[in-house]
Amino acid sequence: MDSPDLALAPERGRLKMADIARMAGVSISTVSRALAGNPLIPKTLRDQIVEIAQTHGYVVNQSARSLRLRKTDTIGVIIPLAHEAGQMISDPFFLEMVGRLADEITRRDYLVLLNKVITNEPGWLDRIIQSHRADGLLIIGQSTQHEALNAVAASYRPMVVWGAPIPGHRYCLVGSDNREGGRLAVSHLVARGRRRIVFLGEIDAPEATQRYEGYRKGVEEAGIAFDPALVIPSHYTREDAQRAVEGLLASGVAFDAVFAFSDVLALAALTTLQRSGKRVPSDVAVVGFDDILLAQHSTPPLTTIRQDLEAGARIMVDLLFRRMAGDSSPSTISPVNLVARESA
Amino acid sequence: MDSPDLALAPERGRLKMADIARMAGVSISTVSRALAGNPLIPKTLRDQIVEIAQTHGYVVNQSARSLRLRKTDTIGVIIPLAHEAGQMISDPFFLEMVGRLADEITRRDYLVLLNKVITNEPGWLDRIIQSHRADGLLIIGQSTQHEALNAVAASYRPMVVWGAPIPGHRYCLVGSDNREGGRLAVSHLVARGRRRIVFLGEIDAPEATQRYEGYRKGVEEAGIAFDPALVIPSHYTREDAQRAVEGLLASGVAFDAVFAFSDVLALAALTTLQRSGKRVPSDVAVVGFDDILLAQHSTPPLTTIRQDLEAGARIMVDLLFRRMAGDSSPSTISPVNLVARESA
DNA sequence: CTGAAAGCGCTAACAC
DNA sequence: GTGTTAGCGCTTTCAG
Repeated sequence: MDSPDLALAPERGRLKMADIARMAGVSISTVSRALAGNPLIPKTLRDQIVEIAQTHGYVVNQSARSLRLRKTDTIGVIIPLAHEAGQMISDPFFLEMVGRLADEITRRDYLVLLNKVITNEPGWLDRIIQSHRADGLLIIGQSTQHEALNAVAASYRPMVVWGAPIPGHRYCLVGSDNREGGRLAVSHLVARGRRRIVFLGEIDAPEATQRYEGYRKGVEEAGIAFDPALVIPSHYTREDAQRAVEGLLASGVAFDAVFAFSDVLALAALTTLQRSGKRVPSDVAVVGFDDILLAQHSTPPLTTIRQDLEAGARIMVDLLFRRMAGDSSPSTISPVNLVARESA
Repeated sequence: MDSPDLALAPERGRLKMADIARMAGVSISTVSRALAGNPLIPKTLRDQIVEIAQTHGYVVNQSARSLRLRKTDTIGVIIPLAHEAGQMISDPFFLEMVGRLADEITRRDYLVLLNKVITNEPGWLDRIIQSHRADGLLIIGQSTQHEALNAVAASYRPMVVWGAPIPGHRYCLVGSDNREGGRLAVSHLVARGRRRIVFLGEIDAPEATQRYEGYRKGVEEAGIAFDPALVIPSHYTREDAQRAVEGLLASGVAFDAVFAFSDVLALAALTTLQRSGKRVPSDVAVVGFDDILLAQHSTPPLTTIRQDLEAGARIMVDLLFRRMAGDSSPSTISPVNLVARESA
């Protein structure tokens, strides 16, 4: 069973370091060091061992390595969903964000562990952290989980959250200036002569709240009386926004513009309005938020508040790696800008 | 150091099973069994132990568990890129596919390990397999890696590839009927009176080749003489397609329709044509492939060959889990259909 | 420079 | 029912 010499690989696929050691006629430690490029091992021997490993298709078992080293070379990307488990599929925003993050992470030779989480179950974050599957965590959107994040932030450092700053947040936060975005949108609409501006969206998550606050501020700055009838709640899906806009139209409330929480909602509003005979922008102007890829392709193209996701993703990953290295890192809010297209 | 009673958790975050065992006054194995829901342990004790673990935020260390169990509860989703590492960001097709797969996988309580791979380096697939980070592999697109996949398929079972069937493929393959898709597109264009139909795209990956073959077949069926000047190579990016179409326009070759390898390329062609004064579809009709979300939002909306990605993803994950369970599983080619919108 | 040995945290025979 | 024990495959002191 233990033929000492150059035994052939056993059944392909379950090689371990000991096998390579035997083939090379050295000890396991030497193989480990050689494969790690440790200069203690003379270059010739090192190359020899690497060569043997390669020709036999041997690769270090990562579970064992992770257990020993307490590190996984993996970053967890977490998408917290409050209820609707189906959102991810349909939500281009998440997808674009994930793509960007994945690129940044793989550029650093880390892997991406994608994790769609239902936040209803308390302890979800602890469970992820304690499972030790990832060396760091990127949370896309606070959702309603500010408290949970804060609770964990004190003792768990390598975590960066995409979202909006809430007073007293103790976790590292990266995001856009949502409030200013909301204000910008309204001010643009006002400059176009609109007075009856709808806010379309949920007001639960911090990002939403702040966009709404910006909306309120913009309305106020314009000297327009705030009308609560113009605040139309809608979940984050296309379908819900459509329902909401249909309800609005049916209600008979007069309006000449819509500022939506996101492009997804804005695009849903756009088509719903058009389908019921309204012209955009002449009857109703529409402004979105995010500037997803779709925004420039709608008819008419969507005027929107642009978040630079590429930069955002880069910053998130940057800060995360700094935290993983033990540094502290500042929360960062990036400016947004209005992209004027034809819908408003 | 070893206070036997209910010692408080040590520094939060590095609890192990032994700690819980001590707190519960039982042995490690009992904790392990209790946490696994093993009915050998009486329900009362089991609940007690689970309770203790929960209040202390203890969760089983997955590296250790994986090492012992030789399973990771993780599926690797691999995006092979031949050269252009930037493709992923911009490519809505990958993103939609990843989203769909992630939903299917998380529904089964597995995690998703995202892996963008540069296929130039030989041995990339072995390296992924041997690292034992995932219990199964989903490869999105064969790219030019048919040989590599075949080489591995004999000894590594839990792998499903999205792509197009190549004679002699020994790996489990899921995909669409690319050839019929190409034929359908051309036949639609011919029915609309087009005779000078461009094929826009690369012809390296099997999917591309087969769409091209369908194109050739459609042209032939229509009794149109094949004109090689109408085959316009383009990489998989928007930018490259734009360049290619500009080149085509500059060349003076006459054409009245474009069938593009993908919607991304078709949309790039659309805007490039419009920008240079051509009207779509009256001057040039355009047909794409995939039916990504963007397709229905362009101006005019894009006529395209629809692949049902949701179904495709479900099938892939289904087959993969069957293979992981030791069953064999058949390759599956799904039908495509033409979605007639306004661009052709 | 190289090897022996300890142990990362867990699960599952195998005793009792 | 429960505990003892032997690894899973690796890295890294610590000796030589």
